[in-house]
Order: sequence, then structure tokens, then C-alpha cells
Amino acid sequence: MSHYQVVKGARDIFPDEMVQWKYVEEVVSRLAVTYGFSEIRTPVFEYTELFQRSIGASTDIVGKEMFSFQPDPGGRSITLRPEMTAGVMRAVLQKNLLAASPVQKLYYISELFRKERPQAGRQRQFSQFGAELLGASSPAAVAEVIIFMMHVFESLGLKGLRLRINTLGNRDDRQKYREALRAYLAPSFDRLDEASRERFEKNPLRILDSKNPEMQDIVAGAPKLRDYLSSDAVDDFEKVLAYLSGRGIDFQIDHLLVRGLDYYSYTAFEVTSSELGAQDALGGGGRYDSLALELGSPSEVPAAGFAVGMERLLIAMQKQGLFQQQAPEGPSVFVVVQQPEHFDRAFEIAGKLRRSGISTVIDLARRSMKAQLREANRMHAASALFVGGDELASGLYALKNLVSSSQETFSLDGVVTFLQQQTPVNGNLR
RNA sequence: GUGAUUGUAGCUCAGUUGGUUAGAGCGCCAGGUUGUGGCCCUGGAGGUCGGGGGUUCGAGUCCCCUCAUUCACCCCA
Repeated sequence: MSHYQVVKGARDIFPDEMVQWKYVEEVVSRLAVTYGFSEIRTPVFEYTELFQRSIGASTDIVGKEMFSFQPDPGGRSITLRPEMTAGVMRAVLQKNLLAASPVQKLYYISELFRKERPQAGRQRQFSQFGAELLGASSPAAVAEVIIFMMHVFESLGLKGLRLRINTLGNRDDRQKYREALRAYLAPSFDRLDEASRERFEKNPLRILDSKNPEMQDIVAGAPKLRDYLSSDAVDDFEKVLAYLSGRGIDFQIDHLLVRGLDYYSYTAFEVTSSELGAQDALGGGGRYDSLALELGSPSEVPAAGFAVGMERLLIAMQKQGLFQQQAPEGPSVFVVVQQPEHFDRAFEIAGKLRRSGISTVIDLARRSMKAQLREANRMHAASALFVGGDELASGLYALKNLVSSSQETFSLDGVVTFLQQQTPVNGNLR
């Protein structure tokens, strides 16, 4: 066992699993294009203030889960991004992309970092794919984002998902409601748990979605946000729901759904999977019109987006056996060296095959023939090309199909021609 | 940050109330088959028993510390 091991909360992805990642990433990218989203990549770190400003200084993420450090003595603190939205918004505002084109549709597949205690479906380094739709305030914008997300799940074949959705109203609605909620909770303040007491001042809405059963009892009789919504917010929400229904998407309205990032307004949503343990949120998002303003934009930028946890998605898919077809692809041919003294000639032949676009493996460890063929089986090579004294003398090579065990003899050019015909168009030839 | 859980071969795991040289299956390597894989047979390599300290004539086994793992709280994707 090595003296060194992966950092707590991080993990290696080996080739067997990598195949699954590639598959999911391809589906995401393909559908993103279908919905008109373009890919963006932003740096893994940003100035710390960006996250304090956007996610909210009172949130747990900013309060205790960020990897922050100071690269230059006395310089500004920077932070490994704990989420993507802030960085994307920062990039769009900095480049003034909305001036070039007022609606921006961007997607990403990126790594995030949060200093939490690792657990099933929760790591310190993790990946999300997500999308941000900036510059459009219509309910259709939020709906499109949700539909895109659900379409990805559908294409991947995921079952057992639950989409919960709520509207948080506009800023005024929430302000009025916040006051009402505080007034209701104030007499019960002594019964609140520690976290809820803290939220009482900073963000009382978050008390609503506490998992603590005692909090839930207290909250049960609280005034409802829906009674404080402006007609504007109600209309917007109903329109969003209508779009979802129109697309045949099942959802549950959950008036207690609040979500932990401060920048949400109007629609907020979350998807959970029954396949995951305690960390069952597969994805979530919502509308965040005020974020641009927080980041110094002169005006509000209507915006909606979502993020999905890649690791959780993979876990759910693995549990549902959705990766049966994603076996690692083997090489077209394994060059078997019959006597060690012929290795150099065989190596040249392998090179020729590779220049012809044929994926080729040759045993570099100079093992026995039996071992070479075992290796060829192990990596699912399609065929074996035998190279020995007889072949080099005659120029005729035996090519064995490792699946059917049939064997044919070709000249070297004949081998190339034959294998090129065998190679699938979208397979090993790239 | 809190509470539990588990650390023995590459992997999955045995290992009795503390008692010789720590085992099995799978995998790996080689041979049986001197130029043809999968099945079978035979053999081999591979272990600081997570690490440190203690108790003991003797510790994989008991005690303490520590590191790591996993799960849950919390939070979130």
C-alpha cells in the first residue's frame, strides 16, 4: 500500500468508471446543444468576495464550507468555487456579453469544492453540470431550464425522481412575509434550535425547510408564503407550472421549499432521487434576478439556472443498472509477438497499423504468447495479429478474430485494409 | 463541527477464550501445450495484520492514542 493516499473527500476515477462519465457528459452536451445552450468554463477559483456577495454571507457554504486562501502576502483572498452560478454571472458581466446579445444561454460541467464532512453522495471535490439562462424574464425561461434538466434525466433513463417546486415571490413579497414569519416565530423563539435561532435574524425563511421534526411542528402553524405573494408572482408561477404540465413533467408544489442560496427569487425547484441516501438532492435551481445587481450590475438581469450533482447522478444510474452498454472499448488488434527476437519488427508493424488509424496494442512487457493472448482478452481486443519468424519471412500474417476464433491470412497491406473495413465509423477511428 | 462504524494480500473476506511459520476465493505471473486466448490442472509471487505506544513469557486478537474509511446529523448537487 502506498504511503500516500487521496485527499479526504476527493476520489480517483479509473478507466472503468470514466466510460460512464464520458457517456453522461456526452448526453448532457448533446441535449445542451438541442436546447441552444453553449458551453462555458470559468476558473476554479474566484475572489472570495464574489461568493460572499452572491451566495450570501449568512449561508453555511460561505460561513464554513469554503476553501479560501491568500496566494500573495497581504493580497486578496481567493476561494475554490463552491458553486458555478456566481462565476458564470461574473464572467458574463465582466465581458458585458448581454450587450452583445441580450439573452445568454450557457451550460457547464465543472468541479466544485466544499469543505464538508464526506458522506455518501457528498465529497469535498465534486462535479456538477448545469445551465444558466440570462436576460429573459418570461416564465418560459425558467420552464425551459427545468425541462432541459428533466430531459437529461429522461434520456439517461433515470426513474424514481421527484421534482418539487415553489415560488418565493419577488423581493417585496418576501420582505413582507419575512416580517410576518418573524412575528409568528418570536413567541416560540425559546423552542427554536440553535441553527434556527441564527436564521431568525438573517434568513428566517430557511427555518421553513428545516429537517428537525420539532422545527417542522413549530413551522406547521406558520403563515404561508403563498398568502403574501403578489398577483404578479402568482401569475408567473402558474405559467411556469403550465409549461411543465404541457411538457408532461410531473411535479409537486412544496410551499416549504426554500433552498440554501440567498440569491433565489420567484421559482425555486429541487429534484430528489430515491436511490440516494441522506444526500438525496440530485439537482436544483431557480430564478435569481437580483444576483447581477448584487455583483454590481447597474440593473437587474433576469436569470434562471440549475445544477445537478454528477457523482449523485452516477450513483443513481449505477443503482438502476443504466450502464450495461458502457463497456470499455477494446483495441481493434493486439499484435502477438511469437518470439522475443522479433519484437522490434512487430513494433514497426504496430506503428504502421496505428498510422493507418487502427487502434493497436502490443505487449511491452515481452510476456509469453499465452500471456499476450490473455491480455488481449482482458482488454477486449477484437483480433490478434501473430508476428513470428514464418510471417516475417513470407510476408503473410495470421489475423485471428478473438470473438469467433476464426483466422485468416493476409499480407500486411491486406491486414490494414481488412481492419479498416472492420472498424466502426464512430468507434476507434477518431 | 457532532455521533457512530470499519481498517488483515491487488479485490472480497476468514482468523476460536491471546499461543508455532497469518489463511481462502477471485485476480496476477509461470508451467502443463517447445507458434494460438477463454475451460481445466499444477506451481509461484504478493502482507510493516492502518500507524504508534502499552499489558503479557507471547498480541492480528486486550488497553490507550493516532490516522484513515464508511454512514448519519448538519448542509447541499
